[in-house]
Amino acid sequence: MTHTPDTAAPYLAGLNEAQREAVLMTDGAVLVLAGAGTGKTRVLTTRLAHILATGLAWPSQILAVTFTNKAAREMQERIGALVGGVVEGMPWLGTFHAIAAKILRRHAELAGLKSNFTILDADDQIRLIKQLLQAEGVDEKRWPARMIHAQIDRWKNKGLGPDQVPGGEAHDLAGGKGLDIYRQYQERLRVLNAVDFGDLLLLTTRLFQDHPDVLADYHRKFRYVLVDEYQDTNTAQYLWLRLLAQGSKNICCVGDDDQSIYGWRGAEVGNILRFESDFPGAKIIRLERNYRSTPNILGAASGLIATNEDRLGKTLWTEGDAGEKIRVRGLWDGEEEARFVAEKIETLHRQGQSLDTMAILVRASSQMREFEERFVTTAIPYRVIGGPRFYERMEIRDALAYLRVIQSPDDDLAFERIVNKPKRGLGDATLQALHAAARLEGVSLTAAAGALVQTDELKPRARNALAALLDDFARWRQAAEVLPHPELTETVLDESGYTEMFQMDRSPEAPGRLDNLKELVRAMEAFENLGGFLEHVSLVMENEQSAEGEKVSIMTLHGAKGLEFDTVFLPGWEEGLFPSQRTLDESGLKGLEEERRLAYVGITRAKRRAIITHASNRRLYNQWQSALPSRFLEEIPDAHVEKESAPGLYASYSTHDPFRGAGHAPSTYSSPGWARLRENVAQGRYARSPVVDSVAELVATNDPAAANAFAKGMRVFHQKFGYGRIQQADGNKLVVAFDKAGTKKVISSFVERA
DNA sequence: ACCCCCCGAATTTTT
DNA sequence: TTCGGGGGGT
Repeated sequence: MTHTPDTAAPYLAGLNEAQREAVLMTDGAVLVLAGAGTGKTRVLTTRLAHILATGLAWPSQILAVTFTNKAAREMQERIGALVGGVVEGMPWLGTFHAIAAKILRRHAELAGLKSNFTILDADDQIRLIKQLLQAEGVDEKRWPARMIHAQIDRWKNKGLGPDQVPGGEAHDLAGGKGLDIYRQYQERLRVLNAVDFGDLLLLTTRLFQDHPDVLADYHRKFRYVLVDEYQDTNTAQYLWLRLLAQGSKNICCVGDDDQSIYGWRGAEVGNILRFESDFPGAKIIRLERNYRSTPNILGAASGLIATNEDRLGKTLWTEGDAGEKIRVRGLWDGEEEARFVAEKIETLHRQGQSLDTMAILVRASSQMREFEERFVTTAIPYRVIGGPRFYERMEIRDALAYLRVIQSPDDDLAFERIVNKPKRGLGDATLQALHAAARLEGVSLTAAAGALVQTDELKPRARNALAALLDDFARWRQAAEVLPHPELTETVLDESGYTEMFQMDRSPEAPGRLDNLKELVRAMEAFENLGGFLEHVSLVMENEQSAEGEKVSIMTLHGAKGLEFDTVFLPGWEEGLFPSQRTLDESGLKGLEEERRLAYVGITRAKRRAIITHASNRRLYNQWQSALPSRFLEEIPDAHVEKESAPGLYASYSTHDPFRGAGHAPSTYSSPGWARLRENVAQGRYARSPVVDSVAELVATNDPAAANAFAKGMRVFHQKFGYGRIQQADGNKLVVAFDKAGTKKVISSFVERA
């Protein structure tokens, strides 16, 4: 199979010209700018199939990197279908992290690790950092471990080790101790023979740099490099990739700058923009023909994204019937929004549309609950995609911790996690002693425990309990030699008393936890051995969902990337929620543009129908917040939109005042929602959001809600602090001198006029 | 060592 | 509203 590329090959059939070019241009660097729905995955898989079919490379000579596990799986399947049974599988197709882990295990010693190193998840990492913060006496209230963790993660995403962090950057973190914590954290990881996600990239990159011979091996090996979702690569991944691609220089990156939505995680759109300068002579191919959506949907999405300044610019086009316009609907509150969506779904379903073809795409997972509740009461089957993850559940992590200690006795974090779960009388004091002993001897907790039970350091009770636990572990390790790992797990959960703990537990969630443990054992059966399973867990962190029966999908916009649905519901298009206020505060215009790309991703998921909703009021915690329709709605060209909203609900910046006309109001104003609002206003319970405040001047000033605004000198009442007088008012931030409680800074939504 | 209650903070997005 | 952490009581 060494003949020249046959342009009549069956797998090329049906590709358009640009797609074909992207498939056939195998030599050198190629950047494929693939708009939404332009057949990106098809091009990628066909290109791989082509390389294999023409004998340009063996499966093992192709490095194919994806961003998610899902994408990797899908690509594997589609190549299998294209090339047939010839390809057993591509050993180097996977996520950045999975491939880096594989390489790192091969050369662990060169990176100062043992090849059975553990990959810590976020939870372990945060617990470790928390310990360091405590040891350093850092105030955990001011500098929560998660915050330090996030910063370390950001550094790692940029490819920065502790010694490379620019001086000023860490200055104010953790009271000046930020960098020190980072350094200690790395040391601890090394001692624990563990790495975190960032290390997988960082350490392999350093490995390549320090050992050119190793790098040369991989250069020889990888004749072709393919990268999916290139716009989502961060600096660390970019450096890693560039090193590897320098060998063959045959690198093909596929991406879409308009769909870059992971900037908050360190993704650098710049990587896509500077592709040409990194790989001189690079070819750029644009895929602009959209096969997914109707012209109306595409027009709406294109119009919206055109507002962004920072983009390469593409002109997507599609053929066929204009299709339905995008529908925009304003609702009273989140509850009504959920009811509206549920009704629409039922209608469509009655008309014969499968629930599988419908999806609700939300900005934040907290929005999901309202829909779930509604679907439960109306008996609409649904599935939540990317919700709380199976392997992150407490009971699963506990069970895994037992297995980890069996597998690697040095895994201190795992040991610590289960040493007193279930309760064995090994509390804080014992753990302190163990830590002290371990540190003194420079050994692991398990080893320290082994030594300590030989002495009288511990109280008899604790000593016996600890000795019993160590005996258990010794026995389980022996059992692990002969027992298949699912059975081993059952034995361990049983003998440790862990299962029993939940059997005795009368709380409502206990049965579910037991089910999850059973599911864990079942999931393990698909793996060769315990080690393989644990590796899977740490890299994949997700469990296959049984997809039986048709269901509506609920997921975040981020989770929806790469998917498509006939009908897409896009709820919560309100200022503050979408675009997210927090993103705006943190990242300004850059953040806004990323939010807009997220909106673009959302709309372009729809094949035939997109329905956007926004609510005027949302309950957040226990507070009612009013909200304006998202600015994104105004950015969608009118020609592609049909506004179904009731007047007043959509009239965002108009001077129309719903309250003034209440007496002779259109029917909407007599709905229960409006009545409730009037009630709330009358009671002074109506909290106003900062967004509303900022446009307050634009709106009629005789709005009763506006009369509720706060100003210096006003008397107010606060649930906790009682009565007081406003000393200072700055937007929604007030300084109030309370009669009893003294002067406090409060948020206006927590006080009412006295 | 364990339990319970009170308090405060929190809600993006995830390999 | 829910969660987790800390403090105090047993």
